[in-house]
Amino acid sequence: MEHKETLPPAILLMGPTASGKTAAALWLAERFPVELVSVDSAQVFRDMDIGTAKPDAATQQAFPHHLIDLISPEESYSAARFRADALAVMAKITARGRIPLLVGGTMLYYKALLEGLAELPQANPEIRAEIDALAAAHGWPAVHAELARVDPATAARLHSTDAQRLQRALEIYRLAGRPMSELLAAGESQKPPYAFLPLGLLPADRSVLHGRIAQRFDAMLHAGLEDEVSRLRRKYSLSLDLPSMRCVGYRQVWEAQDGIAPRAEMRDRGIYATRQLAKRQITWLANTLKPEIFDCLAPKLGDRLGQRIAREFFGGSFSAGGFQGKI
RNA sequence: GGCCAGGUAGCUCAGUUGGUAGAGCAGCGGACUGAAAAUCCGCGUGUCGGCAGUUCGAUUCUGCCCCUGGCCA
Repeated sequence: MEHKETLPPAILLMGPTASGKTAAALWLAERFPVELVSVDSAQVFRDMDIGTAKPDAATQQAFPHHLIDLISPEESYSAARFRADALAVMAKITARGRIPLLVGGTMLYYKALLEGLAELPQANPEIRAEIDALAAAHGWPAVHAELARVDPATAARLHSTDAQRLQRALEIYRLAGRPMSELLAAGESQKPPYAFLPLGLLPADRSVLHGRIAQRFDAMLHAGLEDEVSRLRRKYSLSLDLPSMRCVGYRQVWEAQDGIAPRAEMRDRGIYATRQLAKRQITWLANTLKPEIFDCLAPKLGDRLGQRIAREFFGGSFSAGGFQGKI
């Protein structure tokens, strides 16, 4: 068992969408020897810039972000791939004598990084198509019934309408020949060799966050989100059920463009979807990840975060907007 | 000013042949292992516009009033 002091530091900056994570991360990046690692399931897509609130080119130039623009919007990413990518890039950053500052709002990715994932088979398009066909013919409750035959434990904890999880559980059984419940039980928690400092950004008042979400979605619309979706659809072969086009904002613009939902409702729907995302992220923070929470609207937030980081990793020598000392 | 149609949950509406009401959306809470910005689950007390009248009982019937929209002047 290694001692905490022997482990290299890593900072985790978690928060719901529109809580000011990026601004805080940039502030810290100006003052600490850190490199930014994105923890964001949407910013991995190339050419999806406006709707994912990706840092602009100048910002990326000044402060390189890792794990952004990794794949085409036609492709899928995953929590498992994130964990592998993050650990690889964290090792490089650490080897350079710098500190990984992970920042983003994809809470499952943080969990996967911190606790590891069981050894499960990768997603398989053919098997998924088979299960989709079964569901189309007989309904998801029939898939649930089938799962109950081969993996009663997993079937018991899944609702018969939870299409995504039912599909995954049955996929695992068909690929591995063993039930998901068994494979999960076999995997033990694998904590990576870092001294993690999990920090959370939350507004004291939810309504403040809602205000910021509306403001930011309007800004995205003004910045040309609709054009961005049009360009994506021209350049790539996309559909509404791809992970990239299920992202908040992109989905609502697409639905308006194709008349699936009234254009007049597009803005509201985008804002609602963003709020609901924020709510899910907050639930993760409160119930699972439990970082040290900082009010994202508090005065001198940067100083507070800086002091906390300095106390943890630099012997408490952060003050007046700068830090002294070495790692 | 007259006629008609409405005024029911934050919004859009349904409904009650008289026994004080329910959907969608929003909101709130929760779950979460290779799609997670995903997927799914749970939560519905609101002077049924106001005041009277009829009635054992009115959101429902009647009258008057107020408000909104449309048509006619």
